[in-house]
Amino acid sequence: MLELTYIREHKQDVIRRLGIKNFKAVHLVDEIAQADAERRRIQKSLDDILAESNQAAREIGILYKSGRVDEAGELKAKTAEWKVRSKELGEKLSETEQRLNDLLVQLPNLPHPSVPKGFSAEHNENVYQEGNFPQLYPGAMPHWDLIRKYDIIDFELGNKVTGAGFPFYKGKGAKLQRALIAFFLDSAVKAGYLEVQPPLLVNADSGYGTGQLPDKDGQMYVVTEENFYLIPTAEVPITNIYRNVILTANDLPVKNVAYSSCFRREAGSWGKDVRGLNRLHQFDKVEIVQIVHPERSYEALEEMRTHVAGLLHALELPFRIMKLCGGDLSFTSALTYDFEVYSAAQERWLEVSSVSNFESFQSNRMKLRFKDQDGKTKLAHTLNGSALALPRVVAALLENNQTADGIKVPEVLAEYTRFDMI
RNA sequence: GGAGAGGUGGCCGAGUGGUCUAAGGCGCACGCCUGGAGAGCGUGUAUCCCUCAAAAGGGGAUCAAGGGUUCGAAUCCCUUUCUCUCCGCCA
Repeated sequence: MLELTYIREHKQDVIRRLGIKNFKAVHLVDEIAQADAERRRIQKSLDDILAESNQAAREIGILYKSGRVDEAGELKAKTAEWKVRSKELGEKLSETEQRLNDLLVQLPNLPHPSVPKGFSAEHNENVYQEGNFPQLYPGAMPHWDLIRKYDIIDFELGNKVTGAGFPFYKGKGAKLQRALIAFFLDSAVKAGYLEVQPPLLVNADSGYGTGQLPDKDGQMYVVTEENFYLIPTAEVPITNIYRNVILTANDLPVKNVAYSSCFRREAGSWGKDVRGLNRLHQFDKVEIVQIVHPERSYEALEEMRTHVAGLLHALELPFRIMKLCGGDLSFTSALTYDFEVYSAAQERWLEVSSVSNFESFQSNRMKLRFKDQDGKTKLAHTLNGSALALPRVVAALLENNQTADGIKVPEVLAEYTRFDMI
């Protein structure tokens, strides 16, 4: 969430910049300002009363010790009123705090000044593109047919055992998955990331920390018995490692990489464009996370962008990088690059990675801070990106590399798969 | 899952209702001392909120978390949670 002091001092700026995200903030910002003022007013009264009663309690103690019981009794009688009053104020305070917080979490992050205006994906800005669209041989087919032909991914089996969107990977299909994961992890470790294996289920606090809750509640699978959430991305457990943590300036930058399965309900988004591997309820992803000094977060964003581009380049896939426009930018992000690979048989661009700078939006909610050189405690900036999500990369690899004699495995992967044709 | 013992500052650890404004130690920072280092000596060493133009100062909150008893709670009571030991189950 946004920092309250920033909203307090830059109301107009907040409203204007959220306008770029097509978010009408006028009313909300006003309500926040009111709740904030009220909260401070109540706290002042409460603190004053508590100061008085603390003073009286100390005096009573001294009176008892010196045997002046009558005087102590008189003073005690006086405290009764303060007690009632402070209880009232305490309740009002937490109520107002709760209201203020409920309002604050409704405000999206401010977009970076370079974010283009726009309402949807068509207004995203293509900032980089490489590779040629492959010329497919006459019998070429989309990946949902290829996986059947070579019997490497089985959706029917997934339907039987679980349901739609939970496929089985078999034989070379399973090995291809393993190879991609290993390649992605190794690349990140080479780039200085610490490899971490996170839990796949998290508690509600973690969901709030990274912003999945409350706004994307319906997108996560819930284990109701324990009130756990299945992670939609490794970003959630990894970033939450640092919830309520104060790092030192020397700890920065923190660079973590994690492979995990990801679980998404994708409620309401099922349709014709999501056949095969294009959209799944369970999929695999390698995620990179950085926690950096606020002054260096855009540098880190570019570094991550270069890293992800390097992976796609190594896989020899044609891809482009889109800078998201205001309307397409997520609730929590200040600046996002989407990576899209070209899937030749579908003749479509498929999003395989999203690299974002959240600035202090996540860290404010999570209380992720660091002690700077000047001795002050400040909010760190957080960033993350997929490096990469597997299913659509697999879809593109299968479609783009198909030949009459089978599917070619890119050279970098063959080291891991130990086969070069499917 | 059952039984028991616990959770105190960056760490160890004292503290069973009133200067706890949390002893003492370790660590860390700075200063003195030293040719230099160490030892020694001294000083400092959390977070959040309010007040203040700012700084200083002042006030409030925090001893796992939440609630309660009391004029007053680290200390007493309740709930939750986590850790450890033993038993059970188990990849």
